[in-house]
Amino acid sequence: MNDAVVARRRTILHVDMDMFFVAVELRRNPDLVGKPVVVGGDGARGVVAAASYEARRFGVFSAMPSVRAKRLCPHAVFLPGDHDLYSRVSDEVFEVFRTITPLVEGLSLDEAFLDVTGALRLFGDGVATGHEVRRRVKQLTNLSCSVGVASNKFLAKLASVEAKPRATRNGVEPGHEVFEVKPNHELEFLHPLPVESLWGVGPVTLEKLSALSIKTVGDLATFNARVLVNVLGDALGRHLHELAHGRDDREVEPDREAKSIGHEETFSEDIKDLDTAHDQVVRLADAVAARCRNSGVGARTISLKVKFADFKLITRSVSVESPVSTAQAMVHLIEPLLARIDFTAGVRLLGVSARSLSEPELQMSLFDDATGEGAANDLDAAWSTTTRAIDDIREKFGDSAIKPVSSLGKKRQPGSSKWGPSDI
DNA sequence: TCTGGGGTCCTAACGCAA
DNA sequence: TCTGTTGCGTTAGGACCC
Repeated sequence: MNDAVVARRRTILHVDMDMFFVAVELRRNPDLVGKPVVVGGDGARGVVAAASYEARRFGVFSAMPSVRAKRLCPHAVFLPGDHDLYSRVSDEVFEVFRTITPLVEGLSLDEAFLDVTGALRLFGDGVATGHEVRRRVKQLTNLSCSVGVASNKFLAKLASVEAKPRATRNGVEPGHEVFEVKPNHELEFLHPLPVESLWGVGPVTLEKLSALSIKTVGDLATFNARVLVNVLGDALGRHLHELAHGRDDREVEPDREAKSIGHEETFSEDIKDLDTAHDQVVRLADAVAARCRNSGVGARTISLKVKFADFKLITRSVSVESPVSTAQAMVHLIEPLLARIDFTAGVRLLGVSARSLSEPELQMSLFDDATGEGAANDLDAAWSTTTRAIDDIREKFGDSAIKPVSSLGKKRQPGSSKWGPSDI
């Protein structure tokens, strides 16, 4: 018996909380129930993060500029958003998911995949399990969610869209609550859908597919795979072709670790000088570093993101050999990158992110983690301590710890050459 | 109309070293 | 010893997701 060829049929749920941010706000302020409520940035440059179904009836959707949302629905209640609260409630919800199965993979604060293949004997079939998830979430958190059921992640995700309530001009139409793409009926469900329903098809890819007269998932499935790879690139071309046939072998991964930690901010007025930018970078780096230390990781690569007044976006990054986890070290690494930026045309957004995360070799904080007091409150002091911190790193680990990698050279592992070990 | 903030993944160019 | 090939890491940018 060749067990490698026996494909295990899985039952995957995709659970999506209904208007999550808004629902959390309604839970703490029930007076708002039934009213148009919009959560998101309030300023001239803010956008909508979430809108209640009542607000959606007026054409308000997430990612829409708040200014426009206010024009469309002036009587809506606008709330600034409380990310810490949403994050805590999300933890509550995920705890409920884990009472169903340990195989829970979060996609964002408000949605997750659950591999319930092993839980079916307990709850019945996938649909029954989906209803049980909804019941427990409602009972334990007083929030509602929609559930997609299918044999793989991507179909489950599409199914949950079908399960969701919809906002129409006449009010909110309830959804299916739980919607299943039945085994052996995957292609019937999939092929009539517009191709932009597929994960990975955004505006740019849609444009390319349209040029090939590909409009539906069915069109994509019958299209020549090699041509698709030529047009879309290897990874995306193959991936979409597989999805169009309903194939998706990706496992539900419960313990995915973050690959990067970042903070960015759009300023209410464009920044036009290096000093101001530097102050903001210290503040952003302080936030990133605090989160890194809370997660017990350091970063080998620090990136600076700059969006100019004309929306042109650039990134600059630098890598070091020893992971860093302090604002001081991060700012020190960003400083030369910052010096390369031309601020005269105005900078709209700055971002700092930490990548190539691993256990830090050095835990050194000159700011108070407990209170969060740090660079933002005393930039001059922070800056002088930054320099001292770098000197400390140099003393403990040598110059190589803070040199850019490009000057370190790359070492190939012995024996990794195509021809085998180099000493043969 | 006027475009946030948090991420992931992919691609390509380039330099270095075996 | 020199040179071309190859693999890999870094850097930058782009597309996409919620």
